[in-house]
Amino acid sequence: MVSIAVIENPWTEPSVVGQSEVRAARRKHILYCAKQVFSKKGFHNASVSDIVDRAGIARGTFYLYFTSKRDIFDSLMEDLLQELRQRIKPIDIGPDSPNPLDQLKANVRRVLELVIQDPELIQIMFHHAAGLDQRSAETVRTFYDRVLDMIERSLEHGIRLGLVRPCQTRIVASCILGTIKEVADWVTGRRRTVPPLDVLVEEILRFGLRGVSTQPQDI
Amino acid sequence: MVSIAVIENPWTEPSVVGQSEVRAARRKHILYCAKQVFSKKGFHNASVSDIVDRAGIARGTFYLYFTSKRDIFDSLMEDLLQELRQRIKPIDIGPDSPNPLDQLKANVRRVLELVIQDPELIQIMFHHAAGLDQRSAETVRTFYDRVLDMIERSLEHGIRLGLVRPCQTRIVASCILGTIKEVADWVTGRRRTVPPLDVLVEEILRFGLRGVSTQPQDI
Amino acid sequence: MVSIAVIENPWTEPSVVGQSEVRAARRKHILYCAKQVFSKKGFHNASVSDIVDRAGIARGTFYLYFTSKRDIFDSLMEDLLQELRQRIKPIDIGPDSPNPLDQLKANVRRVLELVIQDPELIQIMFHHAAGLDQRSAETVRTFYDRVLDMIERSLEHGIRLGLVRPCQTRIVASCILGTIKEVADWVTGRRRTVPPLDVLVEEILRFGLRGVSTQPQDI
Amino acid sequence: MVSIAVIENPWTEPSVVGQSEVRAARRKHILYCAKQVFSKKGFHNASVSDIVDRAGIARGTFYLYFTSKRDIFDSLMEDLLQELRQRIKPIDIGPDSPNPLDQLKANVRRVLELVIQDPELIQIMFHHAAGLDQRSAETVRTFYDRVLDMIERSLEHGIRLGLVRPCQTRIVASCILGTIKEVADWVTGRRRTVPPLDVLVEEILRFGLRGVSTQPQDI
DNA sequence: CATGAATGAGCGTTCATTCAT
DNA sequence: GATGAATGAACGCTCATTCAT
Repeated sequence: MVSIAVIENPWTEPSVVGQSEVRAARRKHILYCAKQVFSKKGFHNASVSDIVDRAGIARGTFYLYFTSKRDIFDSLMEDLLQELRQRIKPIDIGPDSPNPLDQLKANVRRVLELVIQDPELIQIMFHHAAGLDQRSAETVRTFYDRVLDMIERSLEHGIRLGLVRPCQTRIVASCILGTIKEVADWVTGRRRTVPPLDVLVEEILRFGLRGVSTQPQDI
Repeated sequence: MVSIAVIENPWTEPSVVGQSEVRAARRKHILYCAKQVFSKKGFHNASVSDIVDRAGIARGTFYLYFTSKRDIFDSLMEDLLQELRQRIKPIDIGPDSPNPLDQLKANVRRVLELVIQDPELIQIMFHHAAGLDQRSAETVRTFYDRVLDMIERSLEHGIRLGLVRPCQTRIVASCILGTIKEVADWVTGRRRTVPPLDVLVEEILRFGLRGVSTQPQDI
Repeated sequence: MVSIAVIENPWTEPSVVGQSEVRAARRKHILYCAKQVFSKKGFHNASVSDIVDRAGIARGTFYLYFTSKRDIFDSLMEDLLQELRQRIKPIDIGPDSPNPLDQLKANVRRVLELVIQDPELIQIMFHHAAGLDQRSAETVRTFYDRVLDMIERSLEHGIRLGLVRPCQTRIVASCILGTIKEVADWVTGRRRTVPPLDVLVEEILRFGLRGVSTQPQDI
Repeated sequence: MVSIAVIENPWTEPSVVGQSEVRAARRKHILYCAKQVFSKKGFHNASVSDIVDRAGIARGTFYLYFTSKRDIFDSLMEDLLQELRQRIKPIDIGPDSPNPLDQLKANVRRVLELVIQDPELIQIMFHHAAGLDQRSAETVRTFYDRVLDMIERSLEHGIRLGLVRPCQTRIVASCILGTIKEVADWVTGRRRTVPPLDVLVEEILRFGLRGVSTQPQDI
């Protein structure tokens, strides 16, 4: 945003701000605009014109920052996946670690925070990235597969500890992932006012934990 | 007019019927091929050429059966939604009705049967229809909203009967819908061998029912 | 129209009417329908479907009577030109011939009678045939050139007799042809009620004759 | 935003103006080429490829200057009608005005000058515009109707002054319009050498004036 | 670096014509 | 002869990308 301020005020500290910072700022600005365009129209119905018009740049300038329309889409997705990966931390089960349930809750909360904060990106991932082409679908699928792996390993660990009822862990992992995805989609896609974050997290966790716990009545 | 009179003569009807049967069969064949093409490439990356090449017909022939590329896509989606609507029956709670749980199970089973039977169509709905354009997205969303309404009403009823724990019914309904969608996507999207239908139904139901039940340990 | 009756009543005198008569009648019927279609839409905007739909025949049947869409258009035009040629008789100036002015008047009258009787064909010739392609344009042009030749020869004859003022005969011949064409176009193209045939003939002749006569005040 | 500010800066205006001049020139060039193509082939037989090939530009470039094939045709026609309207000035009959006959002559001369100068455009109007579709036909007809109105009013005025013989003014106006149109068509359509402009104007006027004058022998 | 006019491959669609029944 | 489903060449138009300025 500093960069955007710079762009809007060319006379502000021109010597202080380096070239590459201006460049990075402009790149961010284009990404920001592209996100809105892709979110609204999808990849195919969005044109490079839509993006450059919204960004207030020339068509050629676009290609100084991104090699193709596909490139900017991939950048957007990669940023999102990166952010999601950071927010989903493996449950640490060492003796000195925080309560695993609290860690789980924090994961769900961090994910939903991003969902609420950047709904356009979530919409793009849910509705456009999977259907773009086989490579994009593969990228998304790989991400989900890693999440599924994490969930599955947690389930297996819980089963070993007697905290989770025995089950087909891959299927149940899918169920758990599905609850979060669907709520995320519901939150970002409808125009109605959504419940507070706390409530969302609470309901999702209660539903999922009871679904897998050996002691569901305690939750 | 001589010819028309002959055509209107009843003794030509068998051949006319034969014609329309051929027509219907060819239409189905084109739909079948289009389903595979759309499933693999998505709407935008699939060309009419792809469809007619696969169907072994001329480009012009396509337009004898469908008014546009969009038309055949919509036909495919409408057929799927129609089929899904038929397979999802509202839970009947009259005194002489079958066990509600059995009805619920039958619904889930019928849906998953279709998922297994026609994975391409499911892929199209999940990955391509939602992102096609606003009209298509609206159609899909409306369908899900109706399903969500059904689930929510069932939850509310269960709460009144003391069978379902009090909860934010819309959120929990989303969770339930999400479990089924995610499992459906998982089943259709991976190349690995999927568990038998019974196991899928069993696991989904157990997870979801425990998630909402006041007596989860009994499930 | 006989043909239409025959077509609509196949049981009427089937043995009396020969095959070729039925064929000729059907051909005429198709020509009749095509005339209306071409007149309204022009050659390019009219489709073979438009013609066969209006004629109540199958698409393939059309090609049993005409080799192409272009063929039926040419037939229509040839019929019109034939008819026009018959109605435009060279002025006979033999000693026993009728008054040349009466012959001239009869020519104009016969042409305008056709114009009023078959306005669609006139519209096609004026607005569509000339612009169809170079061959069609050439056909029309050749027809007009012959008419111009006739007028020019009449003018030259009149000059020799001292009845027509000396002039550039080709240009004046164009002027005379132009008066008739424009009135014909005006008559067929507007939806207002047109003056009676007699008045049209009278005004055209008076205008043209005064334009060329050495004794214009007598006309 | 820097760039936009620069663009809005006055010192860049010269180059911007230069751009638009290049643009206008190229637009004119495409119009010029399209005129030749349409004149030779007509609207339907002319393809956008024909135009861009002749203009030496890429297919896409065409659409930077015109929204459609129809658009460029309409532009051509509108330019012609505009030019014709400017060349046909209403006869001014005020006390200090030039001789009405001279004004009339000047009108005919200006029109024929355009005819000789831009024969392709005239051919397009005569042979292609009228038959293109109902909208185009209406545009042309409206133009002619206005011309007919002008002629008719002049005739009525002449009758009141005793200079023009009483007549059916609409019919006679058509005759007059017809003389000019036919001569124009004859001049542009034949490959023979045409008479000098003066002769054309002279003959048309003499023919028409004698046709309507109360004193034809004086002309 | 920024610009935006120019490019041209590629697509959806139409419709005159054919031919098996 | 009559039918009409099938054909496929041809066309108008779009838009991601390039490159001279």
